[in-house]
Amino acid sequence: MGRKADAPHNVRTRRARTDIREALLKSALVEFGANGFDGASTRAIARRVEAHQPQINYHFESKEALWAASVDYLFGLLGEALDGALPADPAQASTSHLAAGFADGIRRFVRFAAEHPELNQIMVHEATAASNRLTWITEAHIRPGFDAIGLAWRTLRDAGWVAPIDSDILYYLLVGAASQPYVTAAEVRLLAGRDPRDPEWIDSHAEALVAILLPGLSRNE
Amino acid sequence: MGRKADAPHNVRTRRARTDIREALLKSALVEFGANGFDGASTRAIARRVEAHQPQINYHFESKEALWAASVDYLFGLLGEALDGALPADPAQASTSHLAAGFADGIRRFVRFAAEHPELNQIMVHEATAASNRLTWITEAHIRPGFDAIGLAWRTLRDAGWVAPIDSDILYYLLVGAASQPYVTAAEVRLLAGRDPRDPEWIDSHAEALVAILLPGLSRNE
DNA sequence: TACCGTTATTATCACTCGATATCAAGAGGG
DNA sequence: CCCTCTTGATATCGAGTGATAATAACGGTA
Repeated sequence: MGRKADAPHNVRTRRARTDIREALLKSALVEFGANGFDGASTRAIARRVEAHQPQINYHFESKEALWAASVDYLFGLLGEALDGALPADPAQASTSHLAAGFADGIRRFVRFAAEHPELNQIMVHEATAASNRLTWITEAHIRPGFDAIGLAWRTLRDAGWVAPIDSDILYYLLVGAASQPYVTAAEVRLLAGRDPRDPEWIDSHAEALVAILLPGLSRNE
Repeated sequence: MGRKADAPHNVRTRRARTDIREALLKSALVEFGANGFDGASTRAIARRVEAHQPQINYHFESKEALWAASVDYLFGLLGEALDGALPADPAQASTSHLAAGFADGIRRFVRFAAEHPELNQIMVHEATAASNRLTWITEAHIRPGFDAIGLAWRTLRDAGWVAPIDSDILYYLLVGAASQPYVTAAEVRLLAGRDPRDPEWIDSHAEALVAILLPGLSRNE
C-alpha cells in the first residue's frame, strides 16, 4: 500500500488556495455542528478533506478564526435562502402580502434548517453560556433576522392576522419548532424510524408550522 | 491562606455517601448540559461541589456511568413533573378532558424545560449523531413520552380538535418550541434583553404554545 | 534549467483529559 | 485505645488537544 492508514496524503498534491479553504470551511461546519467549538478537533476537520492539521493554522489564523469564517460562510448561505421573503418595510406592504411573505419565509427557513442543520446546532452549542463567540454571532448575524421577524410579527398581530403572542417569544417558538428535528436528526431516525431529510417530511413540517402560526394561510386550506 | 487556590479541600471533611453522590449528580447535569458528554470534564464536575476528580471514579464506575446516573435522575424529576397530565388510556377519556390534559401537559413541560434546561441541552448534544448513549436514552426515557403524546394527539386530531398535523412532526414542533429559549438562555439575554427564567416569560411562553397548538383552549380566551 | 515563493508534511511543544495506584485520614466498634 | 472499613487526597499514566518551527516538494517564471 502506498500510504499510511488515515494519512491524508502520501503522494503530495497541491490544491488552489480557494479550493482548500472552502473545503476546510465546509468540513469545519460539519464538525463544529456535531461537536461544538471545543469538541471539534482541528485534526478531524482536516482529515475529512484529506488535509493535515497544521494546514488549518496556515490557511486560517487559528481554530477560532476558522470557526468565525465558517459561520460567516453559513450565514451567507442563509441570507441567500431567505432573500426577499420579508418586505424591507412592513409598514408599506399590505397586510395580506406581509402574511404571505411571512409564510413563505417560514417554508424557506424550514428547508434551510433541514439542508444545513449545522446552523442551529452551532447556535445551540454556543448559546448555552455567555462568551465572546456568542456575542459576536448574535450581533453580527442573528439580530438582523430577529428584528425583521419581530417587526413583521407585530404588524400582523396588531392587524389581527395572528395570535396575540409576544414577538420575542414568537421568535424562539419559530426557531425551535423549525430546527428541532434536523438538529436532532439521529434521534428522529431512532424514535420515529423516519429520515427528517426526506422531502416529504420537510414539506409536511413546513406546512404544519405555517398552519399553527398563520392559520388560514396553510397551502392545504 | 489555608488552602491552595482552587483546591477543593485542604482540611479534610467527610461527607455521607448519598450526599456526595447527589451533589455530583446535580453538578454533572449542569456540566453535561452546558458542554456535552465529551466537553464536560470530570475535574470541573468535581470542583463545583468541592470534591476531587478521582472521587467520581470512586462513587461511580466511570464518567459514562455518572452520565447515565445523572440522566436517570433528571428523567425521574420530569416524570414527577408530568405525572397525571395525560390520561393513561386516551380512548376512554372524553375528548374535551383529553384536550384539557394535553394543554396542562404543555404548560408543565414548558415549566420543566425552564427549570431544568439541562434535559433538552443534553438531548441536543447527544442527538446529533448515533451513539450508544443516544440509543439508551431514547429507548429508556424518550419513547414512553413520545408514544403517549402521539396517541393523545392523534385522538384529538381525528376528533377535529386540532390541526391535521402528523404526530411525529407534532412531537418535534412541541419539544423544539417548548425548549428553545431555555436551551439558548444566554442568547435570549443578549438578543431580547430578557431573562427567560422570569416567571412572566415562562407563563407567556406556555400560553402561547397552548394557543397555537390548541386554539380555543388558551387560558386567555 | 535554475530559481523562488507558496504550500504540504513532519516533528514536537505544553497542556488537558479520564483513569488508576497509592497513601493518608476520617468514623465507628470493641 | 486500636483495629478496620470507608472515603479523601496526591501523583502519575497514556492519549489527545491546538499551535508552531523546521523541512520538503510543488508550480510558475526567468
